[in-house]
Amino acid sequence: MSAAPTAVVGETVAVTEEAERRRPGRPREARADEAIVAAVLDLLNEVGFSGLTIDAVAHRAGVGKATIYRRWEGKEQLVLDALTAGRFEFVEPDTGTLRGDLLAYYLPLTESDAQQGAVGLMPALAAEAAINADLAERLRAFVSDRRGPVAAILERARERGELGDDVDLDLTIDLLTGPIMYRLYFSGGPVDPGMIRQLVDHVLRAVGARAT
Amino acid sequence: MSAAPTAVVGETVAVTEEAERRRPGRPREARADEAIVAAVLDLLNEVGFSGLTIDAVAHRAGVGKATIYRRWEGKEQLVLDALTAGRFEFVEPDTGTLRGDLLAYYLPLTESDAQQGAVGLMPALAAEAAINADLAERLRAFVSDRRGPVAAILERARERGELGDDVDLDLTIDLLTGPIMYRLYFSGGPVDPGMIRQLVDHVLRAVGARAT
Amino acid sequence: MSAAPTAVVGETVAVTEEAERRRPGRPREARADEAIVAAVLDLLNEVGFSGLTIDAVAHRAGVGKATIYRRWEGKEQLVLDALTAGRFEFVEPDTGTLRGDLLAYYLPLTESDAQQGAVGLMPALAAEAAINADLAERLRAFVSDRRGPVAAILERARERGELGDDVDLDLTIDLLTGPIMYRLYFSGGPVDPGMIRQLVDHVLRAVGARAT
Amino acid sequence: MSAAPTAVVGETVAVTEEAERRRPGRPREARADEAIVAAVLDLLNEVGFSGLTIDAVAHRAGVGKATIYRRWEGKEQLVLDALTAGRFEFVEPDTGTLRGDLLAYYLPLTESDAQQGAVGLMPALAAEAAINADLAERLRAFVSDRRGPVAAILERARERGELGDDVDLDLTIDLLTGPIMYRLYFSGGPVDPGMIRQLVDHVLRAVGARAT
DNA sequence: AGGTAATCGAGACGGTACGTCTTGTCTTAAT
DNA sequence: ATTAAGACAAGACGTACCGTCTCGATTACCT
Repeated sequence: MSAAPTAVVGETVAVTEEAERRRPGRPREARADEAIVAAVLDLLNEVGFSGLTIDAVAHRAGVGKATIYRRWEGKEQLVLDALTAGRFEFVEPDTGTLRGDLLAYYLPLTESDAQQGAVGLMPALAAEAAINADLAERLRAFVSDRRGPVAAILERARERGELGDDVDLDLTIDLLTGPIMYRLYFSGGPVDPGMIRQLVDHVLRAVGARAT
Repeated sequence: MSAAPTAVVGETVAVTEEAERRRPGRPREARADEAIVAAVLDLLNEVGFSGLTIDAVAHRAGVGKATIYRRWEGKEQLVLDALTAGRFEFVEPDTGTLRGDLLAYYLPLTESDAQQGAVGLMPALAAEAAINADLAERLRAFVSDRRGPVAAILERARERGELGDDVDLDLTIDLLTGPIMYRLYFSGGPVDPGMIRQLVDHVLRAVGARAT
Repeated sequence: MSAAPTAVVGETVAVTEEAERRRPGRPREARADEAIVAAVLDLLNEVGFSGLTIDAVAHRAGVGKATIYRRWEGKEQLVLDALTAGRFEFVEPDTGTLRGDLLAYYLPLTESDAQQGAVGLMPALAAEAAINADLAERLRAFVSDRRGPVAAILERARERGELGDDVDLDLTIDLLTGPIMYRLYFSGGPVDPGMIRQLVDHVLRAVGARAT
Repeated sequence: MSAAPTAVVGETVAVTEEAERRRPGRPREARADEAIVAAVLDLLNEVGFSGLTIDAVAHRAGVGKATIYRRWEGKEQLVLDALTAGRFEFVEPDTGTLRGDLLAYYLPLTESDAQQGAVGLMPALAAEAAINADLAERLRAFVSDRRGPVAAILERARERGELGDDVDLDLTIDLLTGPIMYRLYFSGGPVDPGMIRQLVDHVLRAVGARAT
């Protein structure tokens, strides 16, 4: 997924091979994007998603409101792009065993810091995605992005022979990620190291993983 | 969880044994509750959660805004109660086998009608719950309510000997429900009969279920 | 002309004889009118007509913007009403002679204070009146209001026999007022005691006034 | 008054005799002036003065906004110049008598076409002039321009002996023009042939004109 | 029967964010 | 240096909702 701002109406993606003919007029200020995204991330920490206003973002970024609306369609798109742009790099653990990798990947989620921001954010984005097809697609892409590391872990395991060729990797990811999100966002159930370990062990048994 | 309106501040739940001493003054109009809840459900279908306004509900229900605020604390509580009040009864299937029961319970979720309303609603409620402790608790209760039938299914299976005593029922429910919600709300992955069947089979293997 | 706020849509003037049935709902706050009008007059002095914003009026009056828009249609109507409501009482001089009365009435206009506010205001209102029939009528009424004292002066003169019955009073007023406004607003010509005296003498001669 | 665009700051009017040293760089497009002025006159008819925006003028004229701002200081100056540039030539009637000349000059004003544009325009300019000294001067010049024909009429009358040497020509013009403008812009009183005739006769008597 | 008191529908209230608009300046590449 | 195009910061616009408050009228219980 690209970190580039949402293309707005008429911004034809005519970036065809050849020339990519410069559009006439003053080009968009590249630094404005950065300033806006930085302001969004700042404000998300300070007032949360629902307390974030476009006026505040504009002021904090030293930017006119129109500059924001020229680049994004609304708060949700903006936040999603800010998150995408500012994403911390995911570690792709490599401990040598499938179980070790999965634990290394999921255990950090039990720290409250990690849960903090996401809990308020993801549901808000999902809610908006329900009535905004474009955002829905962007949200899917964002989520899909985060599936990458787990997919890599599983593929390495398959190469090592820990997983059979018949195992549905997508479903396996959902078996791991689904219960965690469900607890975080909806049921409020605990997401602690014990739960993660139990979860991983269940899933390993479900997919018939065999230690090498 | 009670379908009764949220008790508002100071409205002590002093409905203690004795007499339930009638409060002085004109009693609350019972029909207003129904009219309001009906209006909410109507409007949710028409404009969705985020498009729903208290003004519109009041007007549609032929009721003053104050009457709504006297009974509920805000949009989310109101919607949650409306959903609770208007909930269709869940069937608790009893096919004789754990696998049969689970499929009978989850397969209906693959019909688009069932997914329709929830997709926009649950994330919106979860988003609000993130900044409203009271609503969070109500949401948990609402969600927990829906876990009931599955819990009953699992307990019957345990009594039949299909499930060992050591199986964590809560985690089992999350293993089933989590991936479905995750796909519906976040990843946009398919939730169809094939996926449900695969999911149930995986979970049965994970918890070491044995057919009787 | 009434100092009452402009009637807005649907505010049927059904103040028929009988009962003047109270409209349902919370009545409009009478003090808000006063506070808003006072704020407008304050701000007109401080920033002038074109510098006046509805936000500033609302803030100064301690009132929401909607409260202003509920009562007036826009800046011009509001200012016109504020002027009307806050009008200082015109003296109706009575010196015993037509010439004395006219000088007593018009000479104060040469003081710069008197010219201050009007110069920016009247043309702005006239400009808006050109594209707003409702405002045009209100402006005419406002202007007509100010013709009153001169009309009274002329009528007294006629009773005394200083003016013939055939004199067109309206045109006479215009002969006096027109040149003054023309200089103030358009030509920038001087409006000083000498000019006023010359003007009055010319007009007296034009209408064939004879001292008694 | 010149129809040339307002000289902008620093753009010294050094177009002295001698050489008019060509300035470096691309010369200003002469046709732009015409296109802009034409666009302004078009738009004034379509949306009126207050509805006219610089963006619209630029787009209609096929010109960049900067090109307008390089030549004029703002909306009012631009409009004033557009009017000046497009002014129809005033006839300077010469009927042989003062009364005949004045009627010939003023009677055309009673046609609604003549009143159309000016009614919305002049007050708007006057309003702006109240807070813009430069525009005020330009407005005075514009108005003064229109006084020219009347001044010429009066001077010819004086040469013929119809007017005494002691008559204040400026005040006489104001006595004629003032009441007309006052009615057009503020009081909304009638400006028809009867009114004009009455006005002229009154003024002639006021200044003691004698037929030759 | 009269008094007391909380309710009712209606809608105005102060606040605040929205997304649009206009202004006058600035920045491109091209002329 | 000027051009057309259009992005820029600033900030007012008028609308929409929020949750509260204020009306007169209503509806019950309690003297």
